[in-house]
Amino acid sequence: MKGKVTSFDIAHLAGVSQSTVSRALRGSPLVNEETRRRIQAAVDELNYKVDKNASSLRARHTGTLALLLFEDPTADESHINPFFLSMLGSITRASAQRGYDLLISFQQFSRDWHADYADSKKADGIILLGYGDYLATRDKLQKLVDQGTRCVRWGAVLPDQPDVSVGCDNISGGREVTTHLLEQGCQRVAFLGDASSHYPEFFDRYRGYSRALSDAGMDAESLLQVNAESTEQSGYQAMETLLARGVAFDAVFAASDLIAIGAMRSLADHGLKVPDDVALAGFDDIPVASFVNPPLTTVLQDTKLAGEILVDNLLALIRGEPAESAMLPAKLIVRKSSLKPR
Amino acid sequence: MKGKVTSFDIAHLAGVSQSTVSRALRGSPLVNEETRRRIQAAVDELNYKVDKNASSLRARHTGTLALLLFEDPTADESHINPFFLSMLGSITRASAQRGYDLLISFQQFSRDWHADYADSKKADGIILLGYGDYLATRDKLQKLVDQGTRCVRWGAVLPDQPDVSVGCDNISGGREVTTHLLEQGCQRVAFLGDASSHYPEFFDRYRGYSRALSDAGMDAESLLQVNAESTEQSGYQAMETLLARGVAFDAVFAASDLIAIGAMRSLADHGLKVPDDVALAGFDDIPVASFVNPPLTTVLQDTKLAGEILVDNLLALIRGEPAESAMLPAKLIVRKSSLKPR
DNA sequence: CTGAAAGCGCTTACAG
DNA sequence: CTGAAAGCGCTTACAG
Repeated sequence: MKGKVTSFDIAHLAGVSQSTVSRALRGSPLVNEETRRRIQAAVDELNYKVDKNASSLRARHTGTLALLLFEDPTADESHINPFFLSMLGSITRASAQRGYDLLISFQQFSRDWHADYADSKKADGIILLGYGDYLATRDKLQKLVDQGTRCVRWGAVLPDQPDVSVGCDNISGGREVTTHLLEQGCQRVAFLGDASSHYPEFFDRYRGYSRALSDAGMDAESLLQVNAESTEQSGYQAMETLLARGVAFDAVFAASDLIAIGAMRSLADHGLKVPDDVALAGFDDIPVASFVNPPLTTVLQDTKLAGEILVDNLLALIRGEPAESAMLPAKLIVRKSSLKPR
Repeated sequence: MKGKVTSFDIAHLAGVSQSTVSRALRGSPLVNEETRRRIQAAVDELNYKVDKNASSLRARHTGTLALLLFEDPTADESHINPFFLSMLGSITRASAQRGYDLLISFQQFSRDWHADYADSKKADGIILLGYGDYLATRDKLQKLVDQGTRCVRWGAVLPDQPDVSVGCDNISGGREVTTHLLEQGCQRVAFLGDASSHYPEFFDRYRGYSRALSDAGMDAESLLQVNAESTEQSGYQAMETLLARGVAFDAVFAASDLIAIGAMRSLADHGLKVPDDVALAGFDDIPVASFVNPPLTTVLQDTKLAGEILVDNLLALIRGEPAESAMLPAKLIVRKSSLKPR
């Protein structure tokens, strides 16, 4: 047991000073090629690795980013929302490609999420991925930014937001699906999902929906809107509620695919056929969307691009450069669930 | 700009020494209650957080675990295998509940994965989640263990493995599905998936399959087995190959749900009905399994439990306690894809 | 129960 | 291009 190998051991073996070892390993140009080679040989021989704790402590940056998933405390523990899982994958890849490690955390388990990572110097910045109540987290967001923590958020781009965020164009997306539904000859389109500033993304999709309706000379009716959060169960419940109201409708735009899938089950339970009796569309294009029966019309959000922009924006902030909130295009994906038979 | 708040600032404010601040914050019993309160007040006032880099450097442990996903370089970049995504979720939760942070990484991006995390002191131990060639990584695994790195692996429990692993009972799982298929009256069951020691989990499922066949007095036929890795495309291809061979078969056991889903598409393309013409079963019970048409019979692996055992085993290793490889039960889930009409 | 002191393993001016 | 030295912010014997 020779103990831990340090840069001093390398220095000794290579016959140079420890400072030079450090320089060589950091890729400093101030090192002679021959010296660098000798150091590298010593590193290989002793299987040396730089201690990241020491280096972070001294250099004041960690080379890691933190990803915080905050969700409503009521959320089902067993599964992460598939859309966020997809974002997680893309963020992980984008960070890795840029040479950063990624720390992952769920807000539920941390009482003090707004500070835990950046303040404790485990990460250089944080990415917020939330599917909880925005209003409830806004204050913490403000505090974060005030403290000088570098952070970017996935979500609606809001006029009064304290931070930099990246989101998709929910309004256009909502408008496009709704218009598509209308073009299929639907007369009464319902909306399943929260439509309040607590859930800005859903609210924007609702705005797009309303806009499409007025484009067609119609008005959004409150009886045709039912609150729902992004889970299957909630979608099922919302559809049950809508059905119980006894109002007529021939199409449904669900604020997320999960809601749409839950709604689909409820419709089936009531003997209603999709799309014949009710045309249906969701939002997100999660993997199951194309597998449900009938395949679900939805709006695709480009998670790969989103992850890259999120990471690049955060990296810019970390470098002290300005970063701007960005709105990504939303793309309508038409499948069988919304295609009315002619 | 007062600069960074350190434990010295807290000490000053609370009128004690820095050592005492450190003790109080670490929860040492050697601190007077009144003193502890004063320190806490100072901490709150200055919004102080312990610098984890300094603390890890000194205390020689980091409070974080690393999760390494290693996959075949050929694997599709765009999506993480849904089964591993589910494991990822459960591991993240299990770590958080035990007070550890989780660092995530993909092997592809790191040339030196076997050392990067533990050796560079960013994590106290690592969890390996692989869907690549086992034989190709075995040496690195050996090296890891030889170096004294704490690590646990998800996968088949092998007689000669150098590490501690946690896996599900693939043999029983494979045997159960196959027996089920046979009980449905199927006479010729094909197997789609690699059946070699490169992919020990698939191989065990194949062993279970063979065993079920011999239980029924049949023999596994090499013409009825086609290699496939765990992707839809590969499953599609494998089924095309099987079909092209022109051998008769009335059931298929796919080594994973993804393979099964790909196979399903191929069957549909050839006008073959599931389950009427060909009964079909997969393995994993990924979320889409219940949504495909018809719903897929499969074998459920308890990812929640798996994540917890993986983390607990790693934590035991870190504490210097012994940890044993574990085999989790596999549970047959019968759905419509395997139910032959009577 | 508390304090003074050493030291974890690096990075980075500073001086040549 | 290289070395000696200071110091990042903690934890933890050691001595009271």
